[in-house]
Amino acid sequence: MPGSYFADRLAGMVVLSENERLALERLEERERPIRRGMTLHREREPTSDIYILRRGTMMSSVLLDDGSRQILRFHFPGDMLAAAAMVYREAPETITALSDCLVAPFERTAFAALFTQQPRLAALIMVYNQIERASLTDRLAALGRTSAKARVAAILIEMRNRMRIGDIDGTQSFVLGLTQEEIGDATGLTAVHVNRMLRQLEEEMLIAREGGRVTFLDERAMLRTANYIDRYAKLDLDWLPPAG
Amino acid sequence: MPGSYFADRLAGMVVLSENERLALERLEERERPIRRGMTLHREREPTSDIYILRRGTMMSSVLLDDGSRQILRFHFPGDMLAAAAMVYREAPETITALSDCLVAPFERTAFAALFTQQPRLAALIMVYNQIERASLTDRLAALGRTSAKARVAAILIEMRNRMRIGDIDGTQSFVLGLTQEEIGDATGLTAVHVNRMLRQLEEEMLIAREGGRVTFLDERAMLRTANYIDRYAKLDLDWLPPAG
DNA sequence: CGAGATTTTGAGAGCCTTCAAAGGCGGTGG
DNA sequence: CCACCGCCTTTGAAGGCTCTCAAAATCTCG
Repeated sequence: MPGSYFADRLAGMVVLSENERLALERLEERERPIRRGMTLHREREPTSDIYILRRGTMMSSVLLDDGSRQILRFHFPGDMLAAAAMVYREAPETITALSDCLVAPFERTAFAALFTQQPRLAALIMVYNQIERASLTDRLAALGRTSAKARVAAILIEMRNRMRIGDIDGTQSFVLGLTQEEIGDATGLTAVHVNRMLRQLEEEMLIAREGGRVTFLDERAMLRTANYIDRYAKLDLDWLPPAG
Repeated sequence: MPGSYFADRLAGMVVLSENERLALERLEERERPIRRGMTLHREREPTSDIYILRRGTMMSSVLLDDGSRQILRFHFPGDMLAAAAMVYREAPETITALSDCLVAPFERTAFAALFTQQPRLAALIMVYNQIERASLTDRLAALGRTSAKARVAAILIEMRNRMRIGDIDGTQSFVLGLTQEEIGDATGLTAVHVNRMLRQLEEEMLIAREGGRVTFLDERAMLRTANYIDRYAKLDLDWLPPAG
């Protein structure tokens, strides 16, 4: 499989040089399929590779002592997975496939080469990390300070926005691909209450549902109830070093 | 003020070369005092510099539409502040001094130089970001899935651990330096309920309080109720490029 | 078509919030 | 040095948001 999904992602931020693109393609030389429901690795297991997600959706989560689960984030094509392997001997989170997926694994030593040979790419990866960090803090604020309805609405918006990257046909309808239990584990709610919140959003005519498909009927109202901020907007990358 | 507080922080992870230390010292050439209660910058204001905290404690927070506040994290000497300025045109969070502080501001273009001239330092900064990310996900799981008592205990542990860096005299007593309102904004609780949880921890003989001073009476039990994980442990940095 | 997973719905309980007010502490100005 | 003031802490009572438990209905997949 030629090309680099991660390069396509970074290309949304800056124009990549040919050398940079080649360096990124080397990261994605190998490829590995992951079936739906399978895990890339489990919490506390020894870390190994870092991955670029090429197809499908995945999630990372942690298990707490009482058996409850917190979903930390969802992953989409072009995302870097298990970046914590560059730091920790044991994985801090479990990564699971929500659909049949394709990932490109590479060794973390590949990073060392990137840092010495392609400084701008290294900087771009740091930029990418900062965006991810901002998303995490948004989720943190949502869990700490917003209602159940707002959190469920926020998940719906996030999934919609991230799934339609590439599709500019601002369709308001999409297949969620999450069980209500999973929405609950992402929002800190029970599946039962997620169900009630979805129903409420439906009764208020903010969304419509049929099967696993969700349609936004009133996007403005959804954004308002979810307190949503687009962290992929208003970037400012003038300071980056020159391309290598 | 010679020296680099950030270098001291990174030195906890690897042995820095002389050149690396000098490069980091250049980041901290300037110095600026911040009085208690003052802000470094506010949410949505244009970003400017990035900072290294040299003395005091600060916090970053966001305000929600309904006026409630979520504290995202606390900052201690050696921490890098406002790193989001390397990405965003507008600050995603407000940074406020909890005590009288000293910060060292530098321009984000300084990063470009670091990436091209000191690749290993750039990699170390990324390592530092990953550790911060892991802490954030721990907080996320705590807010989503743990009880009020566990969250309050977790904050106490975090503050104690981060304040005693450098002091190896495993003292179990420390000055918290937070109001119960602030603990509430960090844990997603009301100040009233924080008070009740502190009282409960006290009644169960896990902690003692006098004035602003907190003493851990049963550290084991505290760690257990808080579900605490030390994210500064079990690092694995063999892959880093050679020192410049 | 059958079995297991998922969704839906109801009833009751509990954790945490809201509202209210009193007490304590530090800091400031006279 | 003392009095006053504002902020912080503490406590009580009541209410609500979300959870737990339970069971039926629906869907998905083999």
